[in-house]
Amino acid sequence: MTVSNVINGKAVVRQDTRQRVLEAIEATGYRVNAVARALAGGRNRMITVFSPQLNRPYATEVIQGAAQAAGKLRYDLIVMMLSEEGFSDVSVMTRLAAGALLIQPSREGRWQRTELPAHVVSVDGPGERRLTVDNYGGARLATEHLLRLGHTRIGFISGLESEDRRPASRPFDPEQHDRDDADERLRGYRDSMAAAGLKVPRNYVQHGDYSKASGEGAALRLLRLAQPPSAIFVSGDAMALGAMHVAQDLGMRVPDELSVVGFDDLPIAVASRPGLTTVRQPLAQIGEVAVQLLVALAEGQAPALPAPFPTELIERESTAPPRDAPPGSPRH
Amino acid sequence: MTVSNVINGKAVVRQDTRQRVLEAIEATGYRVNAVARALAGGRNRMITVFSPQLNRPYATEVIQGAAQAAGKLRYDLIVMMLSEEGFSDVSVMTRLAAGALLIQPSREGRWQRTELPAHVVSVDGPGERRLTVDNYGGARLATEHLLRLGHTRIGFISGLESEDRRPASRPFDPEQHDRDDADERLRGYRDSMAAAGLKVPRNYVQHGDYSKASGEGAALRLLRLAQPPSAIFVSGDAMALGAMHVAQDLGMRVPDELSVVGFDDLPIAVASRPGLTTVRQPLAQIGEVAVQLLVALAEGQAPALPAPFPTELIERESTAPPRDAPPGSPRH
DNA sequence: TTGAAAGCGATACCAG
DNA sequence: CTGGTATCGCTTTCAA
Repeated sequence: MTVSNVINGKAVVRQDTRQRVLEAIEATGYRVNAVARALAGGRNRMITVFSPQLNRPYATEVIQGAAQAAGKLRYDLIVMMLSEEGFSDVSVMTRLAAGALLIQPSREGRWQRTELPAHVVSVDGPGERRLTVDNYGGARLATEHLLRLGHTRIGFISGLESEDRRPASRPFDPEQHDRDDADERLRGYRDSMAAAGLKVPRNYVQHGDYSKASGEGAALRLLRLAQPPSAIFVSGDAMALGAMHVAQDLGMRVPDELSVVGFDDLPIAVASRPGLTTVRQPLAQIGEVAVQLLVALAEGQAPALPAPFPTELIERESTAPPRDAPPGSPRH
Repeated sequence: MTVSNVINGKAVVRQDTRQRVLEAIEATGYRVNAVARALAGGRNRMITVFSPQLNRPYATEVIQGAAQAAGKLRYDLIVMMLSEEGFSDVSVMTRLAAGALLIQPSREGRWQRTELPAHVVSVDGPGERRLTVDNYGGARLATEHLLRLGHTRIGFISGLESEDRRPASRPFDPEQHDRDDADERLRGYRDSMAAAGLKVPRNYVQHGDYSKASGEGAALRLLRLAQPPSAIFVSGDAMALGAMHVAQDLGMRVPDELSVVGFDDLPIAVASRPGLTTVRQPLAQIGEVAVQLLVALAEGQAPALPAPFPTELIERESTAPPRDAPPGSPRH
């Protein structure tokens, strides 16, 4: 009826009629039934985020930003956890929501085009509308910071090994995407080293899987080298924390005997002691932008995809000049 | 039609008819539309968790456990973030899901009975079906551990101040519940001290709000006392971390000059250096049990509410005998 | 402008 | 056992 029109602000309803309807709504305490609306084909003011796990700070930071933006736009944010068995009924939220935000979807979640809502934005995942970060630039920032401090023996702990890469034929493989990020960071590191005229020994690049434990393992391999690095750039804060702890367990002092730089700027980076110098990704902002994009899309606009988000070096206490630095080497 | 019956395993459908339907389903690739089902009054295999924030480890630990249990039972877990403005349309998920799990719902979310699904279980929140933890016992565990180590000057950093307490008339006030937890821990601490024949100076009990920053403030107040404690029992890991850091910033060594015990056993407790001795709450298990309860309820059973979950002392490296301990005082 | 009528895709009641 | 029919609450189309 006309009621539908006034609620959805559609056709031009006469002023007094609209008023009358509004009063009736007020009087009866009426609330639209979103489920019925969805069934009838209407879209609701909600955004679904699909994410496999919620106990990784990376995801929750993005979600927090997304929630904030959604709140401002008066959208509801609903997150659906993808069960590992892959039997989640994605269709429900797909039908209900105006758009979907994919955060680090696992490779199990084979996203069949048809299962997703009309509008999809992904963060650290697959898809045509991806939000990315300047990984290359971030890596250069970190490496050059270490270089400037006077380090020459700089190790690198990377993410997934690119040798594991799958054929590029799979268009929707999120693992693939992870590797791209990892590769970009590795490239930034190598370029910075090369620009400084430094050679990178083969075993100065180790790999982890972004977990703290893997960072410990990789750092151990680095520190046991005959010529161990005096600084390590780690492609993830959790791994960086692991590296710091391994060094400390080995009796080394951070940053005096080993400098460590991370990547991400997760909450643990501030909370750790010493505070972790790291490359900041604007995770919350990415979440916000993702939601803004989705809402614009849902409302019929055609927003442009933003450029890769810039990264920023956050200097804390885990980096210092090398002990063997020539006197007078720059402190900053 | 009969189709509905076979899908829902309802009435006794003849074997061959059922077979025929199943084949048709297979052939057409039919999938039930959960939205339509919900509109028609049917319930879906999903559980909604309502939680205001997702970037607190407490909540995500519980959710992780819940997700695991849900996966096993082939239910989908959906988490709805309550916008701070309180305008979230809770009704959608309420209509869709078979049950709801409330995790630390903020006080803004005034839970009107009618808005929630038939079955509700809450963790660290309001409601009639609450999952609780043995806070009193946990506090005794922690305090007695410190006592056994030989400490006599033991400070306590508590959660919200109980003076702020609202009149008990409000049945659904989650803040109220928080304070109950805090009170139980305080009571455990006091009882243990009393049992050891120790008096608790008035200013040995400080309050925080569970944030790291508040833990720093409280610890600072404690350490600046004329007679500072040699050990602090902190009612939350984040605050405990703050306390440790403040002590370290003051040049004190943990645990040599100050012992710290936390509460919760969040991931940061293992990740911190020194590792934080803490009272473990089985957060993930609580999430699992909550979902199992909800599913049982949804399937018509009448499961009993479990007893308060037991807590456990996890000894790591943040506790040691006091420096001034009489020689030969028990190390354990 | 307004509103009557036809779905959307299930469930549930009730005759065959 | 089966399956026709009303219903859930909304959007949409199309007359009036």
